[in-house]
Amino acid sequence: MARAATTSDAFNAIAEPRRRDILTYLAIRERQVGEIVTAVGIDQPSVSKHLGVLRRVGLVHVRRNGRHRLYRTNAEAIRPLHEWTASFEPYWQHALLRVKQRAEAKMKSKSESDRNTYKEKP
Amino acid sequence: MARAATTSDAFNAIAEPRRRDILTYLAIRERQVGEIVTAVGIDQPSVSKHLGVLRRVGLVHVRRNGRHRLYRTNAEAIRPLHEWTASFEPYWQHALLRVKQRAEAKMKSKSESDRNTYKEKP
DNA sequence: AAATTACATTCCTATATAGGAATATGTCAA
DNA sequence: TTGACATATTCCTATATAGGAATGTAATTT
Repeated sequence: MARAATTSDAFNAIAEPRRRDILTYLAIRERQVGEIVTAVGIDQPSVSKHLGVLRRVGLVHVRRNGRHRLYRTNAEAIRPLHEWTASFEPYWQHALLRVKQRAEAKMKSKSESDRNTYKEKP
Repeated sequence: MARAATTSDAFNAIAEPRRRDILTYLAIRERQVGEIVTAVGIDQPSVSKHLGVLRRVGLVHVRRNGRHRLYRTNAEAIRPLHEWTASFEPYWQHALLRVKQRAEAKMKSKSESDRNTYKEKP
């Protein structure tokens, strides 16, 4: 079987770097396609196609205004991705915690006299 | 041009749902391939191939132990994804705020009887 | 050494791109 | 109406899968 469609879900849609650029650009406020073209630096048909993918998975909203179309990032649709990645947060060590653990490991193997000593780099 | 390789970066690697399942399973502690096969419910060659992709982008670590290979999620490699999604956090409404806004909207149009109702999935 | 166990890799195929080029559609302006 | 402008869509092609089947490889046991 081939890879899943980019329109199957947000995870597939954001795999493409240009689409991430577009989402970042459209997060602050809505923009018309021409602005996206100059901002992201790819040609108009490509931008329209990427916008189509993003729209189909709900990552952007569109609004018509005359002959322009105003796109805006739907930040809510990024929340599930954020929550998935956040589920791994307990497993990565913050720099401070790592230092502490290293210090504690050292305490076990040596004396306890300097229990409160923090060594930045051994 | 075709789509970027799944091994090009973590964003592409996690586009595949089974790989996300594997990452979640391997986050808590290291497991041998056989355990992953039974846990995730796909056949062994597929699991090995997914593990290969995850390893190439650094999302898992491997360790050999006899005839077993012990895989473990490298949570650090998920941090960049987390940070990218977090950059959109200012643009979505926090749950508490949403509840408050919904409650206020409801107060205007209806009664206050169900103000504390919370819907987990909209 | 042979058999077994645990994984990885190769081969094959249907499918879904993503970009470029060309064209179509829709809207405003003169 | 005609033309200009803004955006979407279609057509074409090279490429990268992901799954299934079969096979290869390394370590352990008998």
